[in-house]
Formats: sequence, structure tokens, C-alpha cells
Amino acid sequence: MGEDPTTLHDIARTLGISIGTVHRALHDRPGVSPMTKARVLRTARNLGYRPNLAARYLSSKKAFRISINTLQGTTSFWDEVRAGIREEAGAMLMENVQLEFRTYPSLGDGEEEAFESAIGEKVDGIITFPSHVQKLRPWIRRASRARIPVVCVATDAPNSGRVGMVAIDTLASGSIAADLMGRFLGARQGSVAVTLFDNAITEHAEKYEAFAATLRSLYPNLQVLDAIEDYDMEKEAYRKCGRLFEEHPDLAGIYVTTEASIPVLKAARDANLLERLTIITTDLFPDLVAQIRSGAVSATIYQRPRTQGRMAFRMLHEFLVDGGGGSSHQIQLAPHVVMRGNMDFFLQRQSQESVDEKGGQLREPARNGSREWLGTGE
Amino acid sequence: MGEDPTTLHDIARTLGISIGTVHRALHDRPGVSPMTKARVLRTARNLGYRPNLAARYLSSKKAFRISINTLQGTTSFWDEVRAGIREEAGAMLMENVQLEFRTYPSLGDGEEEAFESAIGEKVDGIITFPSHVQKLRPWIRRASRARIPVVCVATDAPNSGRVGMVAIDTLASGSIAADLMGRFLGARQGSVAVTLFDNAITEHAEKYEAFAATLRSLYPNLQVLDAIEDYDMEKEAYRKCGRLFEEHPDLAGIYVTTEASIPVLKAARDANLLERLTIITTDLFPDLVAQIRSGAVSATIYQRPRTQGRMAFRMLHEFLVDGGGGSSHQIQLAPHVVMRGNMDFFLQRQSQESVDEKGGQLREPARNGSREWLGTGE
DNA sequence: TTGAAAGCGATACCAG
DNA sequence: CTGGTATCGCTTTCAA
Repeated sequence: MGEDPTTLHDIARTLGISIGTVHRALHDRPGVSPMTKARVLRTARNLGYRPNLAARYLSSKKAFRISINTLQGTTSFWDEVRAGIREEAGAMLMENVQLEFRTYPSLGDGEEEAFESAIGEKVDGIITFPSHVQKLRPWIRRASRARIPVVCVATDAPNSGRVGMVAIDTLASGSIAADLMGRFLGARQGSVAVTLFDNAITEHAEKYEAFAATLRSLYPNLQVLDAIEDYDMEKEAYRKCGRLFEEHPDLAGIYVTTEASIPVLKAARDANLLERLTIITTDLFPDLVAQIRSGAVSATIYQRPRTQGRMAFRMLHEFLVDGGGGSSHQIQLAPHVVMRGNMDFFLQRQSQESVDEKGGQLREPARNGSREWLGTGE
Repeated sequence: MGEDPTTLHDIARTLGISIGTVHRALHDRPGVSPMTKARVLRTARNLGYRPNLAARYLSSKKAFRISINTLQGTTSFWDEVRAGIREEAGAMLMENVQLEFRTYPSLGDGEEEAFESAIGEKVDGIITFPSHVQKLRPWIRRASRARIPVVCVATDAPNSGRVGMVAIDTLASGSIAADLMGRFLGARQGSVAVTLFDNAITEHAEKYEAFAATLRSLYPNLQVLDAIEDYDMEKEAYRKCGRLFEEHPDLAGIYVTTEASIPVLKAARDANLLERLTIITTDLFPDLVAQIRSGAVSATIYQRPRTQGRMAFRMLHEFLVDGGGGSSHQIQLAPHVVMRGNMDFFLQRQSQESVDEKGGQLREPARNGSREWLGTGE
């Protein structure tokens, strides 16, 4: 059936030139006349040439070096993202992939340096969490100019030249939270609050909008209050919640769109409202587990950090291998709903280490798989 | 840092023999003295030899042929599973993978023939949905004996020699359904029914048990009734539900653990109970969509067929490449909770075709990716 | 600017 | 039973 795949040799032969020239033309390397280059490109297309990757890896045995610039693992979220990246890198049977982790201690602190160092050391690609999009945008541009593809994870950096991004679907998150809230509250009347980091952050604003829209259309008995911004400060969150409780005695529920649910819970407990409020949070970390177990938190919207990491790696890798020919490079993941009933399932998932120790007879820990290098952090 | 990886040549050199012999020894091919074979194996291990897959694919340019034996696409479930398999096969940048779909019209009808034909045509691996485990077990054994690895999807076939399986975690499914049911019903008293295919099917029994256990421990105000078996017959389901409604006027909710939710809903509507009952279903298919949209179904436990397909393919592929060295080869997926709020997200996912048309400059539809062959069905 | 040739590591076949 | 060698398609280097 299928024709034999076109090779460099085929192209060379039909043009009566040498395979070396074809190669140079295809990779626009110096030293090819524009004429021949054009001809090569054209017949490559005509013949439907696609490089044989096995051959490529065999000859140029270079390893991809990719830098992962993320927040330090204060919460488990980023540890999970990194675990997902390692997992997927380890699954690359053919190639060598070297992972360099550059972690920074807090939001916006050190992420520019991490980028600078990654670019300086000429990594082949970068996976990053752009905590401060404004500050990072020029760095992503710089990387692009240096032909280093950047994939954003968890948060997007639009108009930065990044080649792709992986995140949780904000619309699905906000909407399912609203639907759960409505069903949990049943026919009850009352108002519902939403806390977020900052309205200026697209993702947060989108979650709020989705939540509000869904609640309005499906549960008109409930009223959505204006978003509460906590600027990622515990005290701010606590204080504002306190005020909220005073001003809204009819408050029936709270949806915390960020990881900052602990101060909200504390405020609710201190106000003796924990029993009466239906609380839906985001993500899943040790401090939250007890709250879910006790029933204080009805459900949490789990953002699947490990899967985000896995997808980000795959996306970057495909880009690297493919030369960017690929598709839209935007992945929006559906969040998981975690409650008492299924929480153990997810906790168990988290605890199992990423490395599934291969016991194969011809196997050795760190050979063809990914070797890991330690960067500035971790 | 890292030593250069060991090659066949290295082994040959340290033993003072030829690389051809080493190769034969490693692949236990005829024509190697037991003595040399043992020595080769030993030093291979000592040197930490691992085959270079790129080189392997380059020289032996054979394509994997894998057979996918599944139910015909009466529901969208199996279409999705197959789409997932195609997706993942298409993502194999290096290798050629040929997919042969053998579909059978109904449960247990034609699946033995499909197996026979796949084995007869010497495929390299099989992904199957063992609808009738008893009948299929000997066939899976036969495949194993012919060194054809079999991966089960959606349902397991224990003690059959299958090399792995992918399914939804039954415990997580049943438990989250119970937790949702409990929260939706609030403080209400009453009984809750569960329908399933057959108690004899492990997966179904497990879901029921998990549901019952969780409900008992978290929501003692609700009482779980004995499981209702419908044997996958619409009339049976309808009739038994009718009886259920008569016998249990305090019925507050129903959890349908299988795809057979339509007759249950019909029975509830005919008994004029749709408003009063909280119904949780399984999976997501066209007929169910309207029921969810209208609120008749509060939530559905979505079994992520596409992901199941993707994972099954990856598992089989890893096994094929790896020679079975890999890890546990059991994947239990967390189901998604789908409600009105997030249903559109999933519907949209379903509708987009699996092939994300690559528009890359050096790309052509069917070259290095997977070629598809049509088998007995589809 | 181009051509020729030496690998990369494994497979497969043909002699011995 | 074992050794040698051509081959897969691409990258890279050295000449021309």
C-alpha cells in the first residue's frame, strides 16, 4: 500500500544534488544558494518529506535540556507539577531528556533570574509558571528570540510569544463550583461569596464570572456577592471574611477560587459559622485534608497539578521534535471534584512517587531515560 | 558525568566475541551455545546495557500492528475509546503503529471471532474489552502463549494472563456518587436505590459496595436498598423500577452505575417522581444530555472513555517496546463528575475529532504516524 | 557553495 | 554455533 517514506536521499536524487546540501537547505544553515534552497524546500514538500526521527536521534545523539522554572514546593502543588514532568520525561523511551529545575522561593521573586540563567545556559526549552506575567513577558520574548520555546503552566502569559500553555479550564472550574454550591444549598435563600487573588488576574476573573453566571442562571435563589480580593495575603483574607460575615448575615456559602482557603476557614470558625456555611475550595493540600474530612469543606476543585506537568512536558517536547508544526498548543484541563468520598483516591495518587521503578531485566536506573540535573533550586 | 551508554559492541568487545552473537544471545534466538549466552547475559547486566531504541527502530523498520477488539459504537463510549487510542498512536513520533479495529455488534457476540482473527493474523498486541470474561479468558491465554500481549480496557479479565488493564476506579466512583447523593439530599430522610447490570460482575458489585459503605458512614439518615439488577435489559430495568417506587414511597434517590439510565428515568417520569428524586447516573451520551440539562439528572459519573483508550494504548506500547519490564500495569482512573455547570466542557471535548490536523511545513497526513487498517468491523 | 564519506547502534543475512 | 558486514536515514566533518 503505502509508498515508502521519502528520505533525504530521495530529494537529493530527484534534484540531482547531494544529500548534504538537502540537509543544509532544510535546516536553513549557512552555505546554500537561495536558489537551491528554494528548490529543495519545494520538492521536499511535494514529495511529502518527513524526517525519520529515529535516524535523527541516532546520529545526533544530543539530549534535550529543558529548564523548569517554578515556585518552590511550599505547597504540594508545584511538587506535583514537577513530578508530572519527571514522569513524562521518564517515559521518553528513545531520547535523552535532561531536566534542570530552577525554583524560586515566592511569587515573583527570582523568576527573572531563573529565566536569565536558563537562557544564558542555552537550554533547549523552558516550562514556566509566570507568576508575574508583566515582569516575565519580556523574558519570554527574549527566549523566543533565542529560539528557545517556552510553555506556560497553570497560568498563561498571553502575547508573550510563548509557544503553548497548559492550565485548568477556568470556565469549567467556576461553573461546576456554582452548580455544586447550588445543589448543596438546595432551596435555601441567601448570598454566596467568592474569594480570589486579584481581579486583575485573568484566570481568577474568569472563574468568578463563570461561577456568577452559572449560579444566576441555574439557582436564582442565591445571590453572588462581589469578589473578595485577598492579594494572596492571609491576614487580608481573614479580615475581609470577618467583615463579610458581619455585613451579610444571610451568607450561605463561599467559593475560594485559589489555594488560600485556610484563612477563610479560620475566619468562619472564629465567627462560629463553619456549620452553617457551604464552602467549596480549590486544590488539595495537607492542611485542607482535615477540613474536607471533617465536612467543613464540602468539595474542592482539584487542579490536577501532576497532569498539568505531564501535559506541559509533552507539549514542549512535541514542539521541540516537531519544529512547532503542531496544533493549537493550548490545553485546558477539566478539574476534578474532590469530596470526602473520593479524597483518599487522590491522596494516594499524590503520595506514590513518580518514579515507577522499572525492574526489567535489561534495565538500569539512569540511562536512556531522563537524567536529572539540579539547577539553582531544589 | 554519565558514562557513555553501553552498546552491543561494548559487550562484544569485553567478551571478545562478535556483536552478532551478542545480539542473538540477548534475544534468545537459536544458535547460541548456552555457555556464551549466559556470559553475554551476565555482562550485559553488569555493564547496564539497555538497547538504543532509536537504533532499533531505524534498522528493523517494522511497524507494530495492534488490534483493538471492542464493541461497535452504538453508544459514544466505544467511539471515544477508539478515538483515544488513535490519538495516542498518532502521537508516536518515532514509530509506525498500525491499528486494526475489530468491532463486534453486541455484548459477547463476535468477540471470540475477533480474537481468533487477530491471533491468526499475528498482530503484535491486542487491546480488548472483555465483555464476557468467562468466554474470553481462554482466548487471552491463547494470545499470551502466542506471545501477543493483551491489555483490557474498561473491564478487567483477571487470571487470564493479560498484561495489563485500564479502567475507572470503582471505589472512587461509588464513593463520590454516594457523597454527592448525600450532600444533594441534605438532611432529608429516606432510602436510596442502586441499579446495576449484574451483581456477579466484579466492577458493578464494587461500585455498589463503595456507594453503600460511604453512604452508611457519612449519611446515616439515608438507607441503601439492595442492588437492582437489570441484566442490561431495558424492560427489566423499567419494570423493576416501577416496583421499586411502589414498595418504597420514601425513596429519595437513585444511583445508576451503568449506562442504562434511560429506562430508569422513564420509569421515574411515568411514576411522576422525577421532581422528587435525586438521580445520579454514569457516563455521558446524547440521550442523557437533555436529562442533565433539564435537571432530572443531578450529576453523572463520567468514565472518561477517551482517556481510557489513551492509557490502554500507552500501556500496550510500553510493554511492546520494553519487553514487559515495566511497572504494575494496572491503571485505575478517577471518574469525572459532570453536571449542568461543566457538561458543555465535556461535550465539546467529545465532539472535536481526535486528529488534530497538523499543519506543519514538513508534514504529511499518513507517514510516520499511525496508518489505520480496517479489520472485520468499523 | 557543494559533494563525499564517516559514523550513530541495532538488525539481518551470509559465510564460515 | 559464530563472525563479519551491509543497511536503516540522518548529522557532521572534511574536501573540493
